Amino acid sequence: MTKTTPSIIIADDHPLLLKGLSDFLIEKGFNLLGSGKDGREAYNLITQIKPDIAILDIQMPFMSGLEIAQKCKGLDIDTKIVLITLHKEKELYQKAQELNIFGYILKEFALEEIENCIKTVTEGVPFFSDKIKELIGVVLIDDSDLNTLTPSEKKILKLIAQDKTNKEIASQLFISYRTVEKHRSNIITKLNIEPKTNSLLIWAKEHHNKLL
Amino acid sequence: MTKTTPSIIIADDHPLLLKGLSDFLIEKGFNLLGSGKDGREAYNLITQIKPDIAILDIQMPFMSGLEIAQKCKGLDIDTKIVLITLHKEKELYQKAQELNIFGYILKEFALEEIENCIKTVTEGVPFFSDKIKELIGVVLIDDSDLNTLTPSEKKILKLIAQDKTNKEIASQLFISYRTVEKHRSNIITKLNIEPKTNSLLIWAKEHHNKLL
DNA sequence: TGAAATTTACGTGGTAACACGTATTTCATA
DNA sequence: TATGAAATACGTGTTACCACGTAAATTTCA
Repeated sequence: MTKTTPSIIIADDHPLLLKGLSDFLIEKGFNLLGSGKDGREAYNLITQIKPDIAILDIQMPFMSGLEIAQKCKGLDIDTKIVLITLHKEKELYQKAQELNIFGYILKEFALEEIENCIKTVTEGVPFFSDKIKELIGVVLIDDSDLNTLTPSEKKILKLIAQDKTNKEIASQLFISYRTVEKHRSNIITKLNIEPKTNSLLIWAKEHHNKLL
Repeated sequence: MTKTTPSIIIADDHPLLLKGLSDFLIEKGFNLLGSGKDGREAYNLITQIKPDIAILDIQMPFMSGLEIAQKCKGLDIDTKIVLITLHKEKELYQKAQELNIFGYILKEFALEEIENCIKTVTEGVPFFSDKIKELIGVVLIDDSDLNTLTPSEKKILKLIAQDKTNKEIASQLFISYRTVEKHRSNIITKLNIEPKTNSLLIWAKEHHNKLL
């Protein structure tokens, strides 16, 4: 069932990277059928060629790797999608799981891992870089504090991250601004934030991505 | 004086990119003498081989492309340094000018321009991507407010973005915290920031990249 | 239903940030 | 050397944020 040389297409908007990846795959004897320089080209290649594997950059003009994965999910295409990215974002990892994406590799480690990834994915087994898993692990521990927060506290923390003042939050949630202050105080205690005036705002800004 | 095939070394911490660039230069018949995967390797290559041109990524482990340029400026090496980067930052452009850097290319356009750049630089003429110049122009308009700030005001703005309080800034700069408050107030006026309590901190955080 | 957690709210007091004004010193430069 | 810009510093008052405590209403769930 599994071919020894799976058909592959690739796409990346950085020509240098595209060339590097392309050359590498050809040297390694993979069956590279095409390459695109943006999301639209990538999508067309996938629908026309229907390759076994599509290796896509996440950030591309016209269509992101994630959007392509989303569109393909609706169609009856069983191309396995592998994403390459510069960014080590936890959110992307989670989204990737939902969109039946088969792999997720950091560009920094691509050369070492891409070959391994393709082999694994060809056998139908998802591949996620260990380096990414490490990062996820680290982040998860970091989130333990966050999960001690109650729903209301989280809601308020989000609003703080959106530059709202206590009074604005209060009127938005139809509660007293004193209540908001109390929540704030509790949040600070739970998160072990240093007791400086704007430390909570700073914290919220820095961890803004985890609050979505 | 100018060789027809200038000696070149390259360095980038992304193996895929390094491969792409390396393959490209070899295919085009350039005299590629070596490549490194971080700042330290790049620096050693430059001091040992003393190539005509060094093409360096800006962000690398151990030493950035800019730091390498800085070090080389002190030595009697006339290697011409060309930086490649993902980021379109105006400040880098300005710094590049100071450090007698000969070229500055965006990775997105590298393939189209790298050849042209090498030829130009070989003749001793600096090369900066037109695309970058366009961006600089755009950014400049955006920075007009920022440039109305005095040096001291900029310095303080940077420290604000680093979560410093007025008192911390004061003791760090050996001035009264009242002076810092005054600067703060002036900055807010100049930048037309809305008069809310933490608006300056928020502004500084959001424009943090332009303050480097 | 009853205990525990959560949400709601206030009192009191302290610090930081900001507005607006005034005033001195420093420094480049015309 | 004179003029203006910049940096320095203070006075005074307001608002926002934070700590710490108390306490009632509400929700959750065993």
